[in-house]
Amino acid sequence: MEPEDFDSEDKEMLSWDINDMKLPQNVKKTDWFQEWPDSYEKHIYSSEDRNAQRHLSSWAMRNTNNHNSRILKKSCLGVVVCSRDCSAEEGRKIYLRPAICDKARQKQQRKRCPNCDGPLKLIPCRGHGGFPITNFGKHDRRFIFLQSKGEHDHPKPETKLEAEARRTMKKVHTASASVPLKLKESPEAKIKHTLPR
DNA sequence: AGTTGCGGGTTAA
DNA sequence: TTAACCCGCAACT
Repeated sequence: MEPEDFDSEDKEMLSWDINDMKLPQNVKKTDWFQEWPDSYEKHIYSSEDRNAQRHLSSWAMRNTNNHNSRILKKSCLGVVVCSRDCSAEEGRKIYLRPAICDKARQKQQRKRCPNCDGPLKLIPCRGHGGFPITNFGKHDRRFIFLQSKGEHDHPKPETKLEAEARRTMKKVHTASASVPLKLKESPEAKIKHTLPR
């Protein structure tokens, strides 16, 4: 029940900051990838970890320029909800994943709730002194250091995979509802269009 | 069409 | 100086 009594190496594992000149090198055990880092967590991953390499997160995080090529910084985009606060089966709420790209996000906000067709609303993240949570990542020799600052003050959005699945789902739906594939124009018809008059 | 990383640039505290 | 954010580019999926 008493998890204190760290030795000096353990202390080093916990006291580093992403901005330190030298980060711990004598890491005994790397963390398993955490997809929902929150509340000022710090993690040390193996450089082999694919998810860590890509600085992935299940929060919708966008790259932000901190003018430091050694440290990658990202900030949270929050979550997209139904403005009518509708409920799906079993009272489940709609928590869509904000599109990462600015243009795609603007387009997204004009779309409708997939459940009740009401307008959507983007809830911004304000968990870091009123500003979005920021994540910092640094690849250093054999390790990848990840530090998150702030506590998310909003529900979790769909994961990347869930959002992806939703998109392709819609595609299949609209495709099957549209004109039977490839009955548009024969090559001959195309030539007729382009005949000289 | 959307994600991710990069880096120049702006703005406000 | 620091941190948030805008913008376009390019690679990749």
